[in-house]
Amino acid sequence: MARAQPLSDLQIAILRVLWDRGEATVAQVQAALQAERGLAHTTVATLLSRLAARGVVARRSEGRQHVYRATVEEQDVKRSMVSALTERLFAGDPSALVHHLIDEGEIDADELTRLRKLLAKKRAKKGGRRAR
Amino acid sequence: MARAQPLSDLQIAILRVLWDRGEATVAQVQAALQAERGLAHTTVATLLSRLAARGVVARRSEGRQHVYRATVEEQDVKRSMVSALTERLFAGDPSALVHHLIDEGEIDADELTRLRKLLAKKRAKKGGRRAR
DNA sequence: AATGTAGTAGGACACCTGTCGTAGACCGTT
DNA sequence: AACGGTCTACGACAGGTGTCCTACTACATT
Repeated sequence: MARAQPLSDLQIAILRVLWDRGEATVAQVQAALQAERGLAHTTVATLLSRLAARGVVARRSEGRQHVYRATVEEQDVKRSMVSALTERLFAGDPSALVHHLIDEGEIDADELTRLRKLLAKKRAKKGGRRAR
Repeated sequence: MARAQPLSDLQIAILRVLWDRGEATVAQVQAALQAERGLAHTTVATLLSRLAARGVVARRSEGRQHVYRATVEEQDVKRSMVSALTERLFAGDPSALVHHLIDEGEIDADELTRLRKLLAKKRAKKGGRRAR
């Protein structure tokens, strides 16, 4: 599996389209991003090619056009990006990140309670698969 | 206050030194980063100059050398970087980020409980200052 | 005063990114 | 068969980064 090198904002936006649809042509990606970014068709094509060159996406030809598909999992990208951020800003301590969220008022008590239940449920079900 | 443009890893590392010490000369920053990155003195000087040009750090001359100081708050940088990440990867939903952390086993029940207490304490003390 | 040393300025360079424009290949229609 | 539209390939280019090197300057010491 291709390791997730740092991905830029735009690159993530493109991957998001691919993740959501499974596959997409240049035109489809361009259309999907039309709202937030008005990129020329060729721009999107270039981006996709470069991503393909890096192995982050794969493509297959269908008639005269290419159909792209992500080769990195959304989950993996999230994991690596979140941990990179945690590393840089919170000395690698995830709870410091949550602490920050709380400090900023981004997470409230209800939310936390809900998350705690979720955690309990997960634990009950799997019994902690990810032993570090 | 200078808005926090996206800062790279290295730039954060430099700011961290500045945040930790309040002020530092090029040589001090270089020494501080020596362990993780072996950068030439001039490299550090260049970085600091560019940062100063962008207004992220300020400097003052002391004899023949410059003493740098961050002009952006650590808290602000954290806030903006965390929210940028949340935006990109979690559709702007902070709790989805925490959810992710839990899923990945980065946060455990104890941690959550501790954080909840912290939240309660904060709420009791300030009564929710950051009303959106 | 002559030297050597520390420090900054500024220029260079390679690489990545975001953005296209142009050219060429392919088809489906007149 | 000639046209026009649709796509991709490529090349360009400006900005930002990470990395230094070379000059030049200002001191401190001898």
